[in-house]
Amino acid sequence: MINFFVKFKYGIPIYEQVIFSVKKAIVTGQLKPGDRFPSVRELSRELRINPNTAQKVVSHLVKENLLKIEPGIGSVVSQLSSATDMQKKGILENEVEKFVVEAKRLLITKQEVMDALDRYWNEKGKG
Amino acid sequence: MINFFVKFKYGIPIYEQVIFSVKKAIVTGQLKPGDRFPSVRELSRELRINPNTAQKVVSHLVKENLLKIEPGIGSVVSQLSSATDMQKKGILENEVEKFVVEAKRLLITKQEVMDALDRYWNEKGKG
DNA sequence: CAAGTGTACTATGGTATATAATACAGTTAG
DNA sequence: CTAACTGTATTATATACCATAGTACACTTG
Repeated sequence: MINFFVKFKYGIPIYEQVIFSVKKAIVTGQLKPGDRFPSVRELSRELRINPNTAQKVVSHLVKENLLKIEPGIGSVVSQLSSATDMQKKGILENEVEKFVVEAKRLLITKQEVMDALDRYWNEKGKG
Repeated sequence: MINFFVKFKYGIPIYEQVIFSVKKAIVTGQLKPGDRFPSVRELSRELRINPNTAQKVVSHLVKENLLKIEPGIGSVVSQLSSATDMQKKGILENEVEKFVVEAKRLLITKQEVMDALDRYWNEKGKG
């Protein structure tokens, strides 16, 4: 059984969309540390994607320390670990910059952004 | 003369990086509404990119209403226009979602994000 | 008319994405 | 031990995107 959902959009690589869905599932507590993650073949079958694409998803998630492989058995959801200062600096500068520029170009106010952020943070924050 | 700067990074399409730099220049007031925008050939020469890539930049910016073409003359920076409710909904849900998921997976706190957002908004907000 | 605009087109090379079909080593249930 | 399951690697094909090069055309300005 698959315990997360993906509604594929056109124009974004499938493997990226699946990766994001998994991250979202983990962040919201839908997938918990220690949970067994679907096998490559099961992922392929259930999401109707190529086994190689499913394998790409797993290898990326392992590289990002979100999954851990138990050889011969399968993969397991890892515990979330705090970002290093470097990583924090990265996301909090690069990502915020992109975000702010896009908002300002559409004349969206800081308050609107803060509200949206606050709302979304709590809404999906049960995990 | 080129009135904005691009430091190219590997792995991100050149035309995307240039587009973002232009947006940033507009948002920060470095490029003001009514300013003449460099011609395709000048952009190509100054940034050392292919004319076709420069043309791609211009056409994208025109499509996003950030530049306006005066046929036979050149292009001019447009006035920023407020987003429609649909556009706001788009950026404030999709973009915030991506952002929050990435932050939470690195166990970055809401306060850290809010602070970074607030800091960056004011820092680059002289325009 | 000459030189500058944006734009369109063909062509080539490199890379990324998604698919298909095998194959192999390790682990586990029966 | 065997069968069935794990992750992983390989080769191959088709498509799309990205960046480059070169040429051409209609338009406007000095």
